Amino acid sequence: MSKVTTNFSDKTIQYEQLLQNFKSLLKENNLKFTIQREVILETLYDSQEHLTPESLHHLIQEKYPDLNTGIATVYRTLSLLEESDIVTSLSFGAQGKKYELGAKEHHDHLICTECGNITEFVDEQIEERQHKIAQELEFKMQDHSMQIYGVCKKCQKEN
Amino acid sequence: MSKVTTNFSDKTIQYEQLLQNFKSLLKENNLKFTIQREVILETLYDSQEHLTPESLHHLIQEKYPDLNTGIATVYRTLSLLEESDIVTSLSFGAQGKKYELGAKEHHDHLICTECGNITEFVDEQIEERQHKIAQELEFKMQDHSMQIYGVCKKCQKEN
DNA sequence: GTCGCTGCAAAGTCTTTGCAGAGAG
DNA sequence: CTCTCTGCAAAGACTTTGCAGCGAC
Repeated sequence: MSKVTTNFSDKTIQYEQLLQNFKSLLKENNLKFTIQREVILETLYDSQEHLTPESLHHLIQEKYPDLNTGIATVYRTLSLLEESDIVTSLSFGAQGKKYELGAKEHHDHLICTECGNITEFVDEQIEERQHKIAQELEFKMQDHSMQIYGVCKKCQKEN
Repeated sequence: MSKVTTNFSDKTIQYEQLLQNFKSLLKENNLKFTIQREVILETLYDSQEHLTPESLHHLIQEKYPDLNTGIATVYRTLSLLEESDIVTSLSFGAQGKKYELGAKEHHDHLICTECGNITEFVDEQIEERQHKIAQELEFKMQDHSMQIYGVCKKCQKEN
C-alpha cells in the first residue's frame, strides 16, 4: 500500500509521515503492524470528518469489503491511537464519541445543534488564557477542549 | 417540605426561587409536581458537586430511603430538568455524563484526570472571544463549554 | 376520577472482553 | 515458531422504555 515513488503530493507526504510515526510507535511497543491498523489510520486520514467508531467501521467496510474488519478492532485501534496521541476524541451531548486525527494543529470546535456538523477554529487569545488559568489554579494542564454550540450558517438559512 | 417562614437564609431564598420556577414550569406543561421531582432538585441543589445520575440516585437513597426512588426516575427527571435549562450536563472522556444546576452563573471546568474532580472558573476574556468567533463564522451561538484537563494540585502532591 | 408519574424489569445502545484461529515478525 | 491480532459472540456499562398500579390535581 505504500507508494514507492518520490513524486509525492503534499497530502501523500503528510500521510507517509503519519504512517511512519505509527509504525515506529508500534515497533517501540512490540505491537504488530497489521493491515487493519493501516486501513483504520488511512480512513481517518482520508476523511475530513469527525468520525464515530461506527461510521469509521462503515467506511472501511465499504472501501475494503474483503477485509471484513470487525467493529471491535476499530474500537481497539482507536483506543490505541488515542493513547498514542495520534487521534483525539470529542464527546458531547449524545451518546458516543467522535474521533479525528490529532496530528493536525490544535483547534477547538463549533458544533451545529441542528445538523451535527463540526467546524474547527483556533484562537490564540483563548489558548493563552487557558494556560494562564491552569497556572493560576496550580493545575498541571495536559489538554483542553472547547466547544461552541449553535446553529450553523447553512441551517439558519434553511429555517 | 417548603418552609413557611420569612426568615430565609440566602441559600434558602435561592432554593425557594428555584423550586418556584420548577413548579411554574411543570404547571405550564401540564406536568405534575411529585415528591421525587422535588427531592431530585433539592439534592442537586445541596450538592456542590457535579453528579452522575448514579451518584445522585445514591445520595437520594441515603437521604430518603423510604421513598425508594428508582434510577429510571432520576434519568427521566434529569432529562426534564436539562430540557428546561435548569440543569446542565457535562460529558467527557469516560462514559456517562455529569449534571449540575445550571441556574448558577455560567462557568467553565478544570477536570482532574487523576481523581475526576471538577473545579469551576470563569474568564471574561475567553467569554468575549467566544462571542466574537461565533459572530465571525456566522454561527448563531446557543451555548458553549470549555474544559481544561490536567492534574489538580492535590493529586500532584500525592504523586 | 383522570391522566401523568413511578418502580420494576426488560430492552436498547454503545463499548469491552474472552477465545480460538490467523498472521506478523 | 512465537506471541500478538483479529472476528465473533457474549458480556458489560449506561440509558431508555413498556407496563400496571399509584398519586397529584
